[in-house]
Parts: sequence; C-alpha cells; structure tokens
Amino acid sequence: MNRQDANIAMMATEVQSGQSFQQRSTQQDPSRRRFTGGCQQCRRRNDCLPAGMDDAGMARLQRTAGHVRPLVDGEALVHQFEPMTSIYAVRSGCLKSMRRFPDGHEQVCGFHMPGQLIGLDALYVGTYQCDVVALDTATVCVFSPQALERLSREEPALQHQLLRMASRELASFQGRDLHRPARNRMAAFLLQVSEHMSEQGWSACRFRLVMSRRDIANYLGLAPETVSRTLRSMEAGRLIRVDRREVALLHPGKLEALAARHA
Amino acid sequence: MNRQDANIAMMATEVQSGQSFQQRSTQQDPSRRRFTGGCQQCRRRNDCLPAGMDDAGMARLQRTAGHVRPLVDGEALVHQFEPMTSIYAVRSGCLKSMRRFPDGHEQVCGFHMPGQLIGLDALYVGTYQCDVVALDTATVCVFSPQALERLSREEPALQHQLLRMASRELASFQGRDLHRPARNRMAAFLLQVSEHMSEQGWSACRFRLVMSRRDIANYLGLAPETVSRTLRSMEAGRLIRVDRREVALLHPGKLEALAARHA
DNA sequence: CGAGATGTTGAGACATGTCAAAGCCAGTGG
DNA sequence: CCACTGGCTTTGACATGTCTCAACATCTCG
Repeated sequence: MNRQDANIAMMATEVQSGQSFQQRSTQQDPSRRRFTGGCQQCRRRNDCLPAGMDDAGMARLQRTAGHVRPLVDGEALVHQFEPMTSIYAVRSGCLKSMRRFPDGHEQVCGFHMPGQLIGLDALYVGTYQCDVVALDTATVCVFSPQALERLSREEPALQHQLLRMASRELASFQGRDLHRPARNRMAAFLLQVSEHMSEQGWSACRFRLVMSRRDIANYLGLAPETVSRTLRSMEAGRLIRVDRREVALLHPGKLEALAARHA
Repeated sequence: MNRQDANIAMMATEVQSGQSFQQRSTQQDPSRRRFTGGCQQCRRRNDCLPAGMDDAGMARLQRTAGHVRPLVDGEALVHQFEPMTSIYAVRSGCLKSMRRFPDGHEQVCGFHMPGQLIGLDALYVGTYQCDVVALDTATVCVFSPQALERLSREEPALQHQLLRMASRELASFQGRDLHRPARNRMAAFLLQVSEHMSEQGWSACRFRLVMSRRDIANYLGLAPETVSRTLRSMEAGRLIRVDRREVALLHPGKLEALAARHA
C-alpha cells in the first residue's frame, strides 16, 4: 500500500522535473539539478533543515546548497570509508545504513526516513562511517557541508536546526535499550516505524515494512529467525497482524507498554 | 593512581579559585565563577569547544559563555526530564549518564571523559534525557546554549566544532555493535577507556576504572556477574591483569582483534 | 570492629543463536 | 503458460551463552 503511494509520489516528481529514468540509474554521476518542488512543497519542511526559516531563507537554502537526487531500490547513496562530500536529507522513501567490519560481518546501524539527515556522523572523521543504500525508490536532497556552514552563519534558524537534528539523532541512539528481550525490542521497533509513518501522514496502524527481516534482525541485534518467531508470537497474542511485510498494529497501547517496560 | 592525580588537580583548582567545600556541595546553587585556568591551560582544548579558535576567540568563549563547576564523587550534574539550561564540557574526572524507565529500570547510556560535551542530546527535546552523575571528583565547564549559538555565528570555528563534537558522539554510538558476545564487548570497552586515558596523557595500558562493575555491565547490556567472569577469563588468557579496579592491558593487539572481529 | 556496598563464584534455568529443511513469492527463460 | 531458479521467510530441533539466584569474599567507611 505505502509502497504504491511512494511509487506514485515518485512518478509525480519525475514528471514535474522531466527527469528521465536512465539518468536516474546513472550511479556515479548523480543527477545534479535544482529542487523540483522546493522545501515549501516538502512534507517534512518543519522537521528538516528549513525548519524555522522564512521563505527567503528557504529559497536561499535551496539555491546555495541543495539539489535533489533520486535513487532506485537497492542503489547506494554513499560508501563507508569514502571521503565525505555531502550531507543528505531524506525526502521520500527509506534508506538503511550499515557498517562493514574487517571480518566481513555487517551491522545495520539505522534506517533513514523522510526528514532525517544522512552523513552527520561522518562530519568528524571526514569519511563516511557507513554504507547507505535505498530500500525502495527514494529521493534525497543533497547539501554541501561547507555551504551549509557558511549559510548557517547568516541564517540563525539553519544553524539552530542543524544542531537540533544532530541532537535528535543522538537522543534516539541513546534511547535504544540494550539487554532487553526480543519481544520488547521488536515492539519498540514497530512503534518507531509507526511513528514515522504517521509523521508522513500515513496510517500509524497499518503499514508495509520496507526492510527485510534480516535487516530488522541485524538492526535489533537478533537472529532473523528470532524476529520471525517474535512476530508470529505477537500475532498469536493478538497484538499485531502480519502478512508478509504488511503489518497492522491491533493494540498500540499494549505494544507501548512492552516497549517501555523492561520485562 | 589516576584517582589520586585527579584529587590533587582538584585541590589545586580549589585553592586557585578560593572555592570553599560547603559551597561546592550546595546542589541547587551551582557555583558560578569564571574560568580558573582558562581554555588555554586545558589539556583538551584541541578536541573541545575552543578547537581551532585563536586566543581572542577563546577568551571570548570563556567570557561570554563559560564558567567552571566542580563536582564531588556521586554528585548529580543534571536530572532527567528537567528543562535543559546548560551544555557542559567535561574538564577533568569522569561522569556517567543514565536513563530511568517508568518501571524503575536504569540504563547507563554513556561515560563522559574530559573533552566531551554533555547535554547535546537534550537540545532537541529541551529537557535532559539522562541523569548525569560524577563518578569521581570532576570539573565541568558550563555553557549557555543560547550564548554558544550566538557566539558561533561570529566564530566560525566554534560553529564548526560544535557540529564536529556532535558528529563524533554520533559516530561512537553507531560503532557500538549489538549482538556481539560478552568477551568482545568487554574488549571494546577496555580499549575505549584506554584510548581516553592516553588522550589525557596517562598510560594507555595501566589505569584505574572509575566505574563499578555494575555500571560497566549495564552500559554493555550484560549482567554484572558476566562482566566479572569475562574479566577473570581474560586474565586467565593473559590478555589483561585485573586487581580490583586497576587494569593492565597485557596484549592490546589481541584485545583489538577481539573488539573488531565478530566471533 | 562492624555494616553495607561491591565484587566473585557456582549451579541451574531460559532465551536466543545455530543449523537444517521446507515453503513461498517474484522474476526469468523456455 | 509453465517450470525453474534464487532470495526471503518460516518452522523445528538442538546447542549454548548469558541471566538469575544464592552464597560467600572483599573492600570501604564510619
């Protein structure tokens, strides 16, 4: 359902901008173009970089620093260890970031939903810390970190918002409680997704997971089999309904209790 | 050893500032005073807020935004849920931050060493997300977030450094690999502490843990007993030597292999 | 010296990981 | 249109790392 919506929204963007498909799939030469709708047309403008800025400021933000890049399912946005050149804001779709370790093991460190920044973690070291790949068709806004810093000297709202967004991400990392049983982590995860869905104006109780069980498991520090079993057990307990990747939260209250409580 | 050093340093600060002990223990009326040594005398000036600023800028940072607050062992710096009024930089000593959950359970989310900021995570929501408590005698520099933002509009270096420090913290959160066996987490933790020690000019291979086993366990998502056993087992394997809270890393290389590798 | 916190050690229980097999769906090519 | 392939998901049986509980040791501080 949501997937379809996303596709439709995507197509609309395509048409508006006259962006051709083959151009979109050009991996190493990201299509450089101005904003199509602009921040003012973006659903997430109040939580993303332009938050708190007036129209002139927003226009300036777009003009000086930003353009849009579309991604197809599975396409990589940035690669771990490569020098950081851009900071991205998710505009539509969903991406995952993951670290590769020397022994080949991979760790999913996060899923990025519209209104979130990608690449803040790379600012300090100067190289990207994760691979970031699109989980479905997605669009991101591309910003030059230098231009952002320059602009935020003149636009206090932008400076403020940059820090706020970093802060939000920090807080969400902190909130992840280790040593909690699988059921609780799963509940917390579902609610997290649910929240993002409703923030985007979609149903908070019926949605489609864009990420595979394997990704979810890896993200939560569990085995895929455990995720599967946990979901089934929640379904048996009438907490949720699951069909493939479609999920319905039947009892959000109970889920929240699970997510908050520690046993 | 380190503990004693810290105490000595502390006493020196005391004398310099003429700060009395009873004033120090006044919890709700934090001692407000100017910097004693100033950023230029601070060991961490190159990794902390003043990084990249010239003398004039540093002086300005201190004058407009900062003063020092000493803490005794166990003293609380900030409380979860209370409105955010300040951002702190650790100058000496070590603090832990922890979240309390509705059911009474506590989660240690981090240890703060000199040169790190405290309170960035609170910027977004506006209330502190954690209790922060000193683990030994410590001093922190107190900054007003508004003053910081104002000043960083005129001092690009400060603006840059604020973001860099947030970025560093983000990256370190991301680096924490869930679902790794206890031995590996423990190795990673010891190396993390070791690194902080050497950054402060102390030995990277012999140090005293300021935090209790319980705190370590909680931080790593393990039971205290598991931490105890893991340390003993590492000692048996000639990787480290442990006596109470004194730790010696006998084979840092092998520890790093443990921390990096996934099995 | 005694009391309370902190750390250690052992035995048993349990949740989760591992391994293996089978089901299901989507895309491909005949 | 159908069989085939390959990835993802589910399910079961079993192994095991970690937790829990309880007892004891040790240190700290009054």
